[in-house]
Amino acid sequence: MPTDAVEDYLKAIYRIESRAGPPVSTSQIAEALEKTPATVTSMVETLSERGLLSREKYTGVELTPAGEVAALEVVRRHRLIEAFLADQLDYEPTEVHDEADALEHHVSEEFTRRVERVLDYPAADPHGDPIPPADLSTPEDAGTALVAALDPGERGTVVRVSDRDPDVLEFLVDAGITPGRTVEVVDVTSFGLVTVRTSDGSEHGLPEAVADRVSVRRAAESTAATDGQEAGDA
Amino acid sequence: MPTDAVEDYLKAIYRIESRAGPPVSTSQIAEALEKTPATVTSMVETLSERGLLSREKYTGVELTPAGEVAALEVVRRHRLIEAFLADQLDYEPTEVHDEADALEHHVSEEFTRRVERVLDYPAADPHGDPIPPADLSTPEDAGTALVAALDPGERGTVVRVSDRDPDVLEFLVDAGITPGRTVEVVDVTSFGLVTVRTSDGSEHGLPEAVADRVSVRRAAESTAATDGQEAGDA
DNA sequence: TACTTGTTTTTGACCGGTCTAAATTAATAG
DNA sequence: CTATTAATTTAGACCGGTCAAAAACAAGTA
Repeated sequence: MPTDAVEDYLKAIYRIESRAGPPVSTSQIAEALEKTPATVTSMVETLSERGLLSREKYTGVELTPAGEVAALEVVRRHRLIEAFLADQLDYEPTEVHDEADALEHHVSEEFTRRVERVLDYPAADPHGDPIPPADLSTPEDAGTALVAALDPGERGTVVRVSDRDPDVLEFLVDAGITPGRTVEVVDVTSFGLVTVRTSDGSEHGLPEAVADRVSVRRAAESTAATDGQEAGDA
Repeated sequence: MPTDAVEDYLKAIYRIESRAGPPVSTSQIAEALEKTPATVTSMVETLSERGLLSREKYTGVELTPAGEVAALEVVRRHRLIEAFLADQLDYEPTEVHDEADALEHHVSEEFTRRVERVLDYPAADPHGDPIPPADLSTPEDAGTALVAALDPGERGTVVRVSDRDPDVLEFLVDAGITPGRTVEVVDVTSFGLVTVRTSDGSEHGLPEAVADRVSVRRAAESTAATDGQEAGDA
């Protein structure tokens, strides 16, 4: 049985892989998990001995199929718990993440199935991230980072918003940048300021680090800004 | 922050204390937790250094006020989670224990309060054990072990039933020995067989070890066997 | 090519929790 | 009062996860 730490590493590597692709470097993992590089090296070593990662020294790691399955199980539990907390216990979407992080390692398969059932098999968590079904089939459409997906003047639909930093999340929610909403990139400066216009016409300046946490799907050419609910509302 | 292990020890000691009273011996703890006596000695050592236990070597330990508070917090979380699982996720009372054991160490105070709220401040978990309120006030009426409380011919109301061993629990449920029901002790043999009559008139032979897991409140003198729901139904 | 810089790995240490085996203590029977 | 027995504690070890410091490496630059 994987320990909490093992699951945390797997989840982090999965996340990084699905944004930036393999290989995933020691320092990326270290930063995501707030561990020292030395620690990560040693953990990554044991993970690859267990067949969860393939590793090339000084280069980085990549999840093996077995590792990806294990990671997806954690992701599934995490998101299901988030949806559950929001739905059954009236948590705000912004409060849900930390609780889920703690619980995700300790709920049984039975629990997971029951939660899924009372929630009637939700497709996404409160941040718009898709919930893998029990067979872990869908490889999930994570969208693309805002700046990469959209040139200035283009519009897109917000697919998800990172829930890592509660302050960032709250800021984005306040700005109306939430799953399902449409945003237009107005301008991208060389010094890392991204200006976006939301569907109500207001403009917001986002530091690059924040913009990177917003994933979008590019809208078809010159579509008028609609405010559809497409993802989200689990 | 107490670790999972620390909370487990505290909970076990609390349990033993409230049935058999202090001092609680190394071997009692070892048995309850399925650890070796050596392990228990070392843990008990660090717990008493932290002021959670008072300890006298070769004699046993007793919870300090601080230790009791910590133990009660765990007990509260455990029982609330049990009630929640049964109520919101349709778990059977017999299935609830293990899941709660895993979760009790990882739910936040916030979570606990919310659960309590949606359940409308339940008084007892599905086994009839009282749920300490947030201020941890009520010292809980645990009832008395069946054989100690009742001489042959006497009746009492089942207050609670240990949920430690699922098989035992299931047996008791099948026999109709559940919180709120009335039982009469028919006979106690010298070789550890306890015969009880339940409210429907049927008799059941219980090994002493099983009978010890049933706590009762003695009925007033020669009261007719009623089948009241008094505790339980969280 | 050789140096410098930043990243990664190695080394050696530590802590919490656990165990086995050996030593100690308490309780009891003779 | 002593010897036996059962429980407890000590001693020493190990594992998982972590870190700081030092060594090794990769990649770019002079």
